[in-house]
Amino acid sequence: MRGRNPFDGKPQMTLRDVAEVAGVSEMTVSRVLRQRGDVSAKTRERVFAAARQLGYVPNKIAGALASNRVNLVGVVIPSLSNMVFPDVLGGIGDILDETPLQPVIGTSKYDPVHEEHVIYEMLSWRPSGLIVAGLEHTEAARAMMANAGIPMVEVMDVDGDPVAAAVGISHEAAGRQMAGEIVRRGYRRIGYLGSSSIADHRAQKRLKGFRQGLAEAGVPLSDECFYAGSSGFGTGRAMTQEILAKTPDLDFLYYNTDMNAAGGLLYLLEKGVSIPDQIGLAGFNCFEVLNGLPLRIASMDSRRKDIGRRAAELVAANELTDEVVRFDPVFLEGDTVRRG
Amino acid sequence: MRGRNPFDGKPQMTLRDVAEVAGVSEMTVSRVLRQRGDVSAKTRERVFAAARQLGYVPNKIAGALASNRVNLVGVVIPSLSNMVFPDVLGGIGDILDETPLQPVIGTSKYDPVHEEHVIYEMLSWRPSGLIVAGLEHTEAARAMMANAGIPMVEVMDVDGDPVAAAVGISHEAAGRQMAGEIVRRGYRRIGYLGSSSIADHRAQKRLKGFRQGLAEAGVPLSDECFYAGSSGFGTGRAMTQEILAKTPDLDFLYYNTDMNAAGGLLYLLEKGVSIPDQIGLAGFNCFEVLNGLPLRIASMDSRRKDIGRRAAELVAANELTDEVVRFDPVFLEGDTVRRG
DNA sequence: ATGAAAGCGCTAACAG
DNA sequence: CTGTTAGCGCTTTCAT
Repeated sequence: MRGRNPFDGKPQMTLRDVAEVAGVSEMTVSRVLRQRGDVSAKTRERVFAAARQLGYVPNKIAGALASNRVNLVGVVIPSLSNMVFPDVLGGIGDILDETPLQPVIGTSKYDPVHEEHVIYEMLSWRPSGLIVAGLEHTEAARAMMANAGIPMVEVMDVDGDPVAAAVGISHEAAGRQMAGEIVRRGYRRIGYLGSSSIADHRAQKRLKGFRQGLAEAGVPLSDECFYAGSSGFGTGRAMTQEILAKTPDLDFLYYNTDMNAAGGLLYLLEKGVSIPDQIGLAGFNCFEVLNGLPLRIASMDSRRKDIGRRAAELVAANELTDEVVRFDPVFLEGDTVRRG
Repeated sequence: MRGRNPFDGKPQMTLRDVAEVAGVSEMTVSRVLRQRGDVSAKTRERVFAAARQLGYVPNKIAGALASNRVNLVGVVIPSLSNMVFPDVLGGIGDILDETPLQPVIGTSKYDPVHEEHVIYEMLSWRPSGLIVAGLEHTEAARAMMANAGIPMVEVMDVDGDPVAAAVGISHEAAGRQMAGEIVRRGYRRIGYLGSSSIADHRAQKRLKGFRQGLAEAGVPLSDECFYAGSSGFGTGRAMTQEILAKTPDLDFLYYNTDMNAAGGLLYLLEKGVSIPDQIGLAGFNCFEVLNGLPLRIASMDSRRKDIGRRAAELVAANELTDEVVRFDPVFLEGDTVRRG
């Protein structure tokens, strides 16, 4: 006899078993369990009773193969430890909860080749849709995405060339806008603190836009400081100390993310620096957990939840679209910049 | 003709298509693509070329049905926005990355009934194993878990009655140990600040153990403060203000999590309270992101990564075990308690 | 080293 | 309202 489960334990229960106990055909059991087609109340009851009694759990693999329908939506993000991604997932979940669709999460670890494998694995389960963070993928990944024949949405970024649909913000525009807000408030000796990883495409685009914005205003970017590793209070603190040691006369620090900005804020407050007069600060993302710092950090809402929701809606609509939905990031003044 | 995908677009590509292009049997293609059995180098090359040329992606649904093997491991956690769970997932991923197994994440939203549905959904895909956070589940969920016939591991908690295997810490012991550390350092007017949710079983168990530990030392718990909603700096700040308004002479505050403790710490520092002399603080979890606060919060490492790794190892071993692995939480003194 | 036949558990389609 | 038949795309088994 063939092995039925990894341990060759009891063979798995089938519709047939339920059908026998209930005294009906497999087809009738199938109809009852899926609430499809008309079944008399009496038979329905008997079937339910039999299924419950046996502890029957349907085999979705067989069902999916027969019906060619899989109620899964693949979601590929770089990581779960950076809070931005769970926020997007939250938005996706909000929408999919109203449908029979279920998200299945995969992580790329910021590695395009690994991402390609994850996408391949997901597609091999024939999901009903795929949502992938970012616009930068390997050629092979793009080819798979283009040919999958399912709704395909790239999220969080619209600066680039989507394979099909995209939902996100323009990070270049976000950087440019932030430059404008800072210059308008009279800051002129401006430093940028961010990730050295070229794999962090969105942060790189913000920096690019930020530089453009400053250039347009005729203000140079006075200094930069980069870190390898992960963002956090410690990282923000260390970078802040470093950049001010190098260039003590900076009057503004623009961080790639609120987490680092928070570390910088705490450091500067300890040093007795007057914020926002002596030095102004801004971050990115508008992390809610940080409400409760001594000062609210000036930041820009990256619309993560909205993006997740809209992407899920596109997938749930179940149409092959190449629509590009662009959200506008929202500047939050907070307490760490001079009043505008 | 039957619909082949949700849009009745191009029919899905099959092994047969690759076989035709390569001029061999389906069986040979299958063997090449799975690297199973002996195939001549020449045919292998031709098959690979054909598969690449066609952009063939195997159908895991059909493969799983035929082979009765599914390389997925279900992981059910309450939420992704609380950082403790991504940490466990990280540990799981570390181990599964060395195997053909892939984690599939589901969230219960702290709702046992929802959790039951998620477990049911997962089991219906016939995964190779299941990892579920916590020991508290509905009767139906426990029954499903007991009968699934696959490696089953409950994680993060060992205070209770596991369905099968369990990997975690004793939160009661953690609470008791913390009580000991606090009393030993001379604090006597102690307050607890935590979640009002009875669904947060692990925090409740820590509180229970904390009370026991204090009682054993003959010290009463002087006051408590509970919040609904999510933890964060704002929540910690508000609770701290509230409990000290009620009971101003407290000399120690024990928080359910570091996130809240951090909010409390910042609030007290602003008020000019002398820490750890006038008031001591402790949290739980040892969140790394918080390194970089003005003071390191006394805390207890909940061994999240170790737990994830060990749980994944049990699943990867592919044996039906009911082993209970108990990790010891580790007290971290930090800067917010008097030196021991 | 390769192929042919059978069937995994379920559902679509049709028959009654 | 219920049952029968065929077959989803792949892998197992057995044959050559």
